[in-house]
Amino acid sequence: MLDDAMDFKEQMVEARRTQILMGAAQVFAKKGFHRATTKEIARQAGVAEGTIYNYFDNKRDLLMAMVEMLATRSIKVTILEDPSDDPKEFFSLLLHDRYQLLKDYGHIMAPMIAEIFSDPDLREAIYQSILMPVADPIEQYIQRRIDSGEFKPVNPIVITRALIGSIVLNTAFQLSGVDPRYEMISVEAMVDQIVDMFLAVTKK
Amino acid sequence: MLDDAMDFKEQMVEARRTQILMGAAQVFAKKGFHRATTKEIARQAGVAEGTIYNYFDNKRDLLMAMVEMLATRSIKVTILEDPSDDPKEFFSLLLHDRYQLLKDYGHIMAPMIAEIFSDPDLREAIYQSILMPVADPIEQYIQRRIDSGEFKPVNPIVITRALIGSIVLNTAFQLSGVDPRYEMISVEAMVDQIVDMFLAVTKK
Amino acid sequence: MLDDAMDFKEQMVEARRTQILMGAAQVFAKKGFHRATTKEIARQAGVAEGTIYNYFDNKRDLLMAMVEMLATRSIKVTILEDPSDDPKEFFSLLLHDRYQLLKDYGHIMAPMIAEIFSDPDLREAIYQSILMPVADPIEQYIQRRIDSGEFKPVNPIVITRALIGSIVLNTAFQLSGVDPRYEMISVEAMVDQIVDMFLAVTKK
Amino acid sequence: MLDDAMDFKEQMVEARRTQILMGAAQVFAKKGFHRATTKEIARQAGVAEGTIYNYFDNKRDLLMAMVEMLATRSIKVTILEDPSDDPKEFFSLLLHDRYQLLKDYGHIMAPMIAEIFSDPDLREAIYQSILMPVADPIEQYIQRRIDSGEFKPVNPIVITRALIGSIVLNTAFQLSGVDPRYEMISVEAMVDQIVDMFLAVTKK
DNA sequence: TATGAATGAGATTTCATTCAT
DNA sequence: TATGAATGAAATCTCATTCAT
Repeated sequence: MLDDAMDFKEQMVEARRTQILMGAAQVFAKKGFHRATTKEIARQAGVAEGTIYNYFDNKRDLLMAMVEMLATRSIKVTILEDPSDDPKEFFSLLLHDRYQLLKDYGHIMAPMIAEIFSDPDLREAIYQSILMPVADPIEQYIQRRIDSGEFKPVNPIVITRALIGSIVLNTAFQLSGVDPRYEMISVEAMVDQIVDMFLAVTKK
Repeated sequence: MLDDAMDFKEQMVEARRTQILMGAAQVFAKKGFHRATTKEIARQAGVAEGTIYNYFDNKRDLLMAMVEMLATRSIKVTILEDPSDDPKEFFSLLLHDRYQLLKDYGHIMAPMIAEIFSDPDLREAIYQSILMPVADPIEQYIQRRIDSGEFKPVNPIVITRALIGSIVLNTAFQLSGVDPRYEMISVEAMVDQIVDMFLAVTKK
Repeated sequence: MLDDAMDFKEQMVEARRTQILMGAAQVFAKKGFHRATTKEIARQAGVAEGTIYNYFDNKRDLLMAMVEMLATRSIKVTILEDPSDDPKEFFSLLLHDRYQLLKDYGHIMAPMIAEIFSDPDLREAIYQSILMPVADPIEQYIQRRIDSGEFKPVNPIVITRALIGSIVLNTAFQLSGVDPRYEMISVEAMVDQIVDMFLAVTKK
Repeated sequence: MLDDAMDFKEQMVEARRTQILMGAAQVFAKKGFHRATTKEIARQAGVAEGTIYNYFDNKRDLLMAMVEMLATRSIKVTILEDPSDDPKEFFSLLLHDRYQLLKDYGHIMAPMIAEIFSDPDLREAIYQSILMPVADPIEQYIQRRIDSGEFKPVNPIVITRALIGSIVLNTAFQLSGVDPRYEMISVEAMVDQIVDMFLAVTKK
């Protein structure tokens, strides 16, 4: 078979995978993993139920594939690859980016997170593919500033998790609507407040 | 019927409810809500499957009842009712207490949290029964210090969620074993680090 | 044991049986046999669930006992024992009596009739205890008039079933409300119409 | 999709529906509605249990579908659409036809009738689909003859129900074997006897 | 004898997965 | 490769019956 044909075929396969994955994401977001049926996923994706199994081994495999997909999107954070020298700018860009990611893909991530608790393999995959790629560069950024004497000698591991936990929980409230007071808090103010906190503890 | 007999019967009912609830908690923790079967819950609780339904309307009701149970345990935080004047002591006691709660009941809370995403009623119940009773007093504590000029004019809502998000995510890593470096970090050090952060941003 | 005590005890037992039977009749009437639960029957009868089983072998036994109970009530038809010489009066009294019986006990009989189709023993019991005691005297009444030359030589068996079928179906419509036109038809008119029919075919 | 393919598919679906419906009819006839299990219905129909639910929403839906099926068969009574001018012929054909229907489908109708008492929707459906299509034309036939002076001014509603009740109860005895004397009564004689009765009351 | 909590068999229904077309 | 009907295991829940008190 010619390479061109091969490529074309591979692209078709990839396109179909994505098509199914998007359908699954929609349904998982609405129903959660367990209540989502393959029938509804197939309908949402515009394929037959059996077709799903030509591209994925089983229903759980859809979840694992979604982790990969999100990982790909998530890695594109140039903020981390070429971070600003100004810590305020760095943290601010970072938190805004994470807020945006959660806003755009939070509904996709939620059902994955839900399964974390009962699926060790998925837990590991999410940790490796999604959390570590973000946390590691932040830790290193903090460590470098500590080494250069610019930052106080904080624990980068703990502080990085605190940073992520802070933005995640605040964003969750911002988006869930469970606390009406969050309607009065702009994203800017929210991010600024968290950035200030991290600068206060880190900057000398 | 005599009051004594009444009380005795009520106690029996309560004991049996708790027995079933504990069985459910075990299985939910191991399998998650959906993969946990009533058959296994019954076996774990040491009762027949049908007996579950003499005490709970349905499987989901077990989850709701667990929220109530946790709420009761959670509310007993005297730290919040009569908080220390020393902010460092206050935050430190608070975070240790939350760490302990997550350590003791995290495996019970996890499957509840997982269902949050696809069950609005449960979400509201958890917010009202578990999160608000802790968050509100903290917010008020911070607000009072701001009013008295002791704290900087931070946003108590955002800061409180940041505090909770920080301890929750760090505790999750501490307990999950997903990141081996957490074995080197003592709980003391972890809590101190987060407390320092909050003092840095709040204290003048 | 003294006879008096014996009698008293027997009366108590009989009273309790009737109490339970009445509760069962209520619930059977509302839910049908299968959807009626022993729990609800017990509540309706004002006894505990277990008590039912001290007086009846099982749930189906309640239905059989109800047949007996209705048979007792049904037999008290003096119209049949000492029938009027005037056929018009005889048929008229008879049909009014049957209408009244169906009105009073139709809701109790309905669930029994429903089970007739799948329970041969019950079918036989109802035939022997309820239908035959009424049908036989009517057949004999007709046969006697035929023999005396007062009636035409009709088939008493067929005619008797026709008579019963006529009053039963008309009463069913009269009571069920499924056909609103029956609201305009008085019971008198209905009975008269059916009586006329039987006189027309029988009387010379 | 081509029309042919469409038609073929529709036919397959219809065939499978009928196949399941027939299985259900068999089991309902033998056990009654409630004692019939989906497992046995599936076995009788030669499909898997789950397949039933691809064609019917639930078990009760099978009963409703059977009403429809019977209604279709029942309506084909040309006797009613183009009735004979001779009342004797009309009633005779009609009763023979009803006898035949009960003989052929009585076992299917019985469990439906049993549920009538506890299922108002089913009651209404049976009335509308099965009873009214037969009763209405008969009433109109009688009314027309009354208007033309050929019949006496009887009540067509009551008389029609009497007619139906008469044939139904007699047929029930004829087919059930509960009364051995019915073995001596030919269907001809039975029908003739009932026809005579209706002619006696109606014809001038 | 009365109770009612406990039982567990059994019923209905769902749905991931297979496979013939 | 795509389809979707068929499958049947498995899950939740009900409820007649038992039995210790």
